[in-house]
Amino acid sequence: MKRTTIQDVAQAAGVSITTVSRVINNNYPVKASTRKKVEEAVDTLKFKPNLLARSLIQNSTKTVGILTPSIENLFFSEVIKGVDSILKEKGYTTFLCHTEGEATNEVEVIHSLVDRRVDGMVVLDPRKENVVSGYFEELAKRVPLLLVNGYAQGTGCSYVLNDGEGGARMALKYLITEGCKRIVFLRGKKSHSYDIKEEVYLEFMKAHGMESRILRIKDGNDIKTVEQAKEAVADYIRSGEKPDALLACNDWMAVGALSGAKSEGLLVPKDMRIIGFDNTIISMITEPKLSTVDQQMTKLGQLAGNRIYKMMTTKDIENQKTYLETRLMIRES
Amino acid sequence: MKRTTIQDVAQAAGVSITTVSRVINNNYPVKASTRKKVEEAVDTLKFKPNLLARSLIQNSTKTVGILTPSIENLFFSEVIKGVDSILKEKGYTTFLCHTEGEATNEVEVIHSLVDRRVDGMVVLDPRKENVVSGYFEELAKRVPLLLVNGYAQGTGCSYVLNDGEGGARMALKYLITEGCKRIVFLRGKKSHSYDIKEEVYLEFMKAHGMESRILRIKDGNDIKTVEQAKEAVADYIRSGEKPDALLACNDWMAVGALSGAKSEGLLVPKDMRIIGFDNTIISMITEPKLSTVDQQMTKLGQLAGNRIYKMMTTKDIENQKTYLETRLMIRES
DNA sequence: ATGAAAATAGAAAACCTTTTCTAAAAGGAG
DNA sequence: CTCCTTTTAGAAAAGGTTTTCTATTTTCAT
Repeated sequence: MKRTTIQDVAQAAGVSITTVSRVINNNYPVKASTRKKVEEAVDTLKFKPNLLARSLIQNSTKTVGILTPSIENLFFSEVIKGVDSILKEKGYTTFLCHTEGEATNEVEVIHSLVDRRVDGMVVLDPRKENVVSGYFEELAKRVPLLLVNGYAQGTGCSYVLNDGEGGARMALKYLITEGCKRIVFLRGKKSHSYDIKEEVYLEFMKAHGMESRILRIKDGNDIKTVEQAKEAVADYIRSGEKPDALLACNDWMAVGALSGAKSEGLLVPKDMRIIGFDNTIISMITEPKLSTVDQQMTKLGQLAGNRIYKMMTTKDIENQKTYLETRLMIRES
Repeated sequence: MKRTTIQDVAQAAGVSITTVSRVINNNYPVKASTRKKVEEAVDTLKFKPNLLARSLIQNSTKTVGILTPSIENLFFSEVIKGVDSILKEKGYTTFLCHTEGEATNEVEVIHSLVDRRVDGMVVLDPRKENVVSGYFEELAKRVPLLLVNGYAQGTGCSYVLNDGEGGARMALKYLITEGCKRIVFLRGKKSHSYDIKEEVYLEFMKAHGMESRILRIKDGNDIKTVEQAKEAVADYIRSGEKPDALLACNDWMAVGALSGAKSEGLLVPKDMRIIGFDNTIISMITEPKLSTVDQQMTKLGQLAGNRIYKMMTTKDIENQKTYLETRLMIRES
């Protein structure tokens, strides 16, 4: 059971394969009568050109690889949809690959994509190891590569980034104007975005003459995060502390914090205010609904899509760094 | 800036390209000394074979396409991770594509994958239109294709399915033994799985001489679902009804139902019990935690991965249908 | 040392397209 | 009707591998 090739079509239409190719790609004048013959043959034989062969000779696959540490994270899925919508519009097919957050998986997947000759790659939340080792910087010389968030900032690569710094500052400023005095910061272990926010937090608290207190939990983006955040916050309150506000590095943590505060008898937002980060759906299904910093994931994705497109089409690999502003969403917490 | 080819390696090592190919693929005896020369050349030139060329001649890309209606649905992401882990283990690369739940996108994406000569495809929750039109059945004759859940049952294709029927029956039986008398069924508009569960529900209620009541909301897998479910349930209670139990078709709906019951002053589980479907993380972050029917998504995915692998390797396209049992998870609702 | 068998290497075909270059046909002006 | 220009079509090369088939070298028994 062999597939039908351009050869078969040429034979059926009684023309050369060159002519068939021209009809298919519509890139060269062909007499109307012959064009018709060819089109009929294509139809009856249901011919679909082999994109492998085409890509081989054109040296372009019209595909883009998108890497994400996790597909079950609502933050990433929004970004991905943004990238995807732009690239689809431009005639590219995207392939989504997930790395489970492992640096080794990341390079493995990238190799696989490079071997398959994708025209470009977008890496969400690149792993620190691969940034500091210079891996990305080296890679970016050979293939259009765009980093999004994460440790992107450290490299010589092009990247698109949320302004987490501004977001954190906004949230803290808001809490102050609401009269909060004892603001706790809740973060995961290792992520560039956490580091940045912590920096802002420390600086801010110092500037306002307030004592800073950081709670640190293991990384993750699921129920474990929620549980650990709950535990950490409950422990903290149980130890006799009386926080009146908490800034969490993402919405999952904020959910856990909410739960922990409740379990210790604190009312949110009356006794304690909570602000999360990301503005994922999660922040809308709790009670009270969570206030959070909107990171405009869709827009971030679209930005990334347009940027990688430009990099692929105009062989302009010039590093370009773009920031996307964040917005504070005040809900009920 | 040309890429290095097998030709370059052959030249550098002073051997033929045939020999280089043999060293790379390790599929033919090569003298130890020549092998070493070649390996050195490969290393210094950082040669990576062009998989397009290889695939073209071997007529196999070692890739599998996975289609999903949505990447932001925790149900699907679990299944996908299951498929992925199995196929990666077998040496395949998977490409994830999402269709936004549109039947037209589904065929478009499939065409793109077929043109790129994937070795197989796994379609999660196939669209009804493409099932009834016979599209999948036709497609399955030309390429290994496995359907998962959704309207799979209607086709002559191979599929893997959750036993939603059994799950619904289990949940209802449990509610009865708990003494519930007025059980409401909450579903979305169009999904085969909803239809099946409804059937079980109606039959079950009739068999127990109880009155059945179905609440129907718009489809979706996000905050909208939650809001609409909340609205629907609140309206229902406000209309004077006094349900003492509710079975929801997924966890999102259950979350909404919980919220709706609360807003009308009903206590869960004291006044009203709620059971959801899927056992996604969502069911664990509400208060009280949601009881739900575990659909074993990871296992379902692994099953699918193994199945498509077998279809690809042993050209056995024989239709095979597999069901995966569900389990009732009793938590706090 | 000889011959046959086994081990190793290479030349060329094949995979399916696109593209370049050349050739043939058609059209138009004198 | 001839010659030149324009339009249309085809032959062959190219893209980077794998694989088949043939040729050479090595090994070993005699």
